[in-house]
Amino acid sequence: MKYELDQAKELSTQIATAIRDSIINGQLIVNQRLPSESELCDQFDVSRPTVREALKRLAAQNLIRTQRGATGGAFVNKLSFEDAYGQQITTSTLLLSMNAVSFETACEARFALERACIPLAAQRRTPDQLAAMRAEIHRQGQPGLTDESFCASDVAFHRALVDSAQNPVMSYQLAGAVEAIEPLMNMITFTARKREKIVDLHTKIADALEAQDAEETETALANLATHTLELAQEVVDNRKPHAG
Amino acid sequence: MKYELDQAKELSTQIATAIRDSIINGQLIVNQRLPSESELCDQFDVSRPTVREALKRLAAQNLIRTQRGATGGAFVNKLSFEDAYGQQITTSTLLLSMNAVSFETACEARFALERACIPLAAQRRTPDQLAAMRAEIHRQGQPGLTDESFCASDVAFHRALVDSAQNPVMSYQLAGAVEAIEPLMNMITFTARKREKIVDLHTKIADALEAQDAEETETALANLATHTLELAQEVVDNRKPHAG
DNA sequence: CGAGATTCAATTGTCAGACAATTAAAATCG
DNA sequence: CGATTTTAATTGTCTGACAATTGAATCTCG
Repeated sequence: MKYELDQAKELSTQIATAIRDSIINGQLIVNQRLPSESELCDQFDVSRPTVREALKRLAAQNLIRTQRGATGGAFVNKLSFEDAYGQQITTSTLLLSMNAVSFETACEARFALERACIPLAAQRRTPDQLAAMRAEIHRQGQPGLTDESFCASDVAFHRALVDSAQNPVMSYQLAGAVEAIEPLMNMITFTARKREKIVDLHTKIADALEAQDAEETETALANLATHTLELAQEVVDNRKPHAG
Repeated sequence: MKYELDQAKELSTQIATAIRDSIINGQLIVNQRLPSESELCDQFDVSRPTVREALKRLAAQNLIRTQRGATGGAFVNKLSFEDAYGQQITTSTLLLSMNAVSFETACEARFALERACIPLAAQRRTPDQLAAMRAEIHRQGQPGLTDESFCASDVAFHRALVDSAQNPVMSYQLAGAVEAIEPLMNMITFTARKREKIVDLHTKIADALEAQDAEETETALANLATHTLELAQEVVDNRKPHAG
């Protein structure tokens, strides 16, 4: 294989880009072994640390995996849905926190996208997913649950809802939207009354989904969205009580 | 700052994880300068190449940027929406190609998620975005356009549609869904008649959006989804003509 | 005193060579 | 033939060095 490098950037960046392009355009296929580090040094005419920095960049994106030993080396990694979920969640979380995205904006996106799953979910939801949702609902009703655990359970509930559509691509795309909002939700204090209300709305969603009633499910989800925004509004109001 | 490292993995991985955690949990804030490589060597008790490999991992995820010179160093990067778009698209594209996701699955996810934008888009679409959509529609009607350019224009049209919702988080989440399908769409041959049909459907979407008629927009989008799946089915049928 | 030119120091980028750790295959021995 | 040992290939890490870059300090001269 022959490589043409760009210019004006760091060598390790150029090398990483060249290899990444080879993976994307199919010159390097899944599980294929890359040349050894020494061979890459010769091909690109750079030193081993430079090659290694390039490989680490690719490893950070789960594009390659490395293995030591006689038959070791760097191999093109098959990007699993699970890996992709993780990257998606990390990126989304950082994006929200670093850009000070408002709760309203994130919440609006999340519920809008989640609504997209409902027609498919109503058609395809399995007993397993319904059971998972019921379990989380039950958990959310337990007294003594910390706010953090309550939020985590909320995420799990919505994760099950999304997965009910039985479309892994959709689950992947929504992973970030569903999970990245958790840090923002954690700012809300969930009193017993508030939890009761949410559990009620969750139950309505699960019931409608079990009945395979898409329209009713969308309605219940919309109610939950409205309620969630109201809770967030309370937090904002309590933060600046001198607004009047 | 004190660091506690995990165990059993590569040092550069542990260091990258430790620094990433510091960024995520807010110990390191945007634009803050990390310790110099030498200082990191001392803190983690490793050599400079190891530290550098760790930093390259973080740079690959746009978590840090580096600058040479006297006041240079590594700085916590503010993850921009644009950077996040790019990562999202790359990951989605690789995920689809490496896992041999079917056109049906990807298409279903894309149109379902896109539908989620419609209510907001109908409310908020600006003249600029309508103009962008019209421009792409016009382009798609030009004779002599290659199939690739036609697909690229199709992506641009849908991008404008998504952006009409005026929610950057939603645009980010959908970037992957909209763009990653382009390679799959490129397998379709768009005859003049097929293009005509698509242009017609695009026009209906733009018209409905201009009229701020969410219901009509959803209908038009659903028709486009159906039509797109039919086109893909033709490709599949032509590939195995001996099926009967 | 001030402005421009120069020097300097800190930092990242790169290189060379070495050794340790790991691992599978090859060679050896009972 | 089977179990063990050796070996070779490869990645992981270290040391030390030098080049390139760049802002700041210093110096020079009007």
